[in-house]
Amino acid sequence: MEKKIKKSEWDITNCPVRTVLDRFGDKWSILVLLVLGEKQKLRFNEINKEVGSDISQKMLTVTLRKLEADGFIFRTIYPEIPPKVEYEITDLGKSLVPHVDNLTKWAVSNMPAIKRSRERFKK
Amino acid sequence: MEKKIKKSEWDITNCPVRTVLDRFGDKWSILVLLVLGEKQKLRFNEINKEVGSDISQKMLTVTLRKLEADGFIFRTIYPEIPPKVEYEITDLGKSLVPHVDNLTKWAVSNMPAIKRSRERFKK
DNA sequence: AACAATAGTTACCTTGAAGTTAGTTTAGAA
DNA sequence: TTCTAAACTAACTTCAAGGTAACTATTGTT
Repeated sequence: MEKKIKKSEWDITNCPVRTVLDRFGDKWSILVLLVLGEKQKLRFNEINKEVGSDISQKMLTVTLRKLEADGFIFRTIYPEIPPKVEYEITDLGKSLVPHVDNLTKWAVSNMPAIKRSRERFKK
Repeated sequence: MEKKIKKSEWDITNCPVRTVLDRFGDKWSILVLLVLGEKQKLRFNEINKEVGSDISQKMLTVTLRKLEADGFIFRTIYPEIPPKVEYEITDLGKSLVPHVDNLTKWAVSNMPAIKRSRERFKK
């Protein structure tokens, strides 16, 4: 059953909405980005604490690597023992923060309405 | 306004960022919302076409139900045979669209930088 | 000798999101 | 009589995100 794609802009690989969500729709990326947006430099374990410490080491590593790959943060490795690594937000990362903040504000002021709607829907 | 974030406020059930992402971090919600934000009323199969038609019937149903439960869209069922159902965006849904648009604009203008960064990172 | 400290890595496992396929409903048309 | 329409629903399968726990490396400290 073939279906034709009417508008090429909706192609998944080109869709801008999708490209954002694919990066930030995961569980930890935005949280980590916001934490690094508030502080200047943070070490691995400091981020772990700031995020709320229910993130596993593994997922923090994975999340930081993805953010670094996309250019939102950068890593500075100090060749010491025990190891020391500092994470810092880039200008690109900073430019995204206000948008997330706006979305957060929207969420805060509209959550009551959403929750009411959900309750109504259950019945 | 306290800028410092205490650990207890990062509790997942209270975190506003998380409450947004839990709803829109999925594969189809935002796409469907934007489609309904552009057109006024659409039937099930019309949405299916607009989204790009690589969404399965099941996932479209699931997505529409979630959006309806949250109060972003509403359904009008016409008791006809064959069935006719119209979907329309609510004011709450409309109020979210500009934020998504802003994020989209950011994504469009920053994707080149992100892609360059990803290429560099691979090496 | 053993341990602590930091920033990981690796192997394994669980869970849930999403996809696939088939079936349901009812009236009218061929 | 069988087919077709639209908008689902149910049963089943697949796959990747995420979690857990153990392990790594190296040095200084007890």
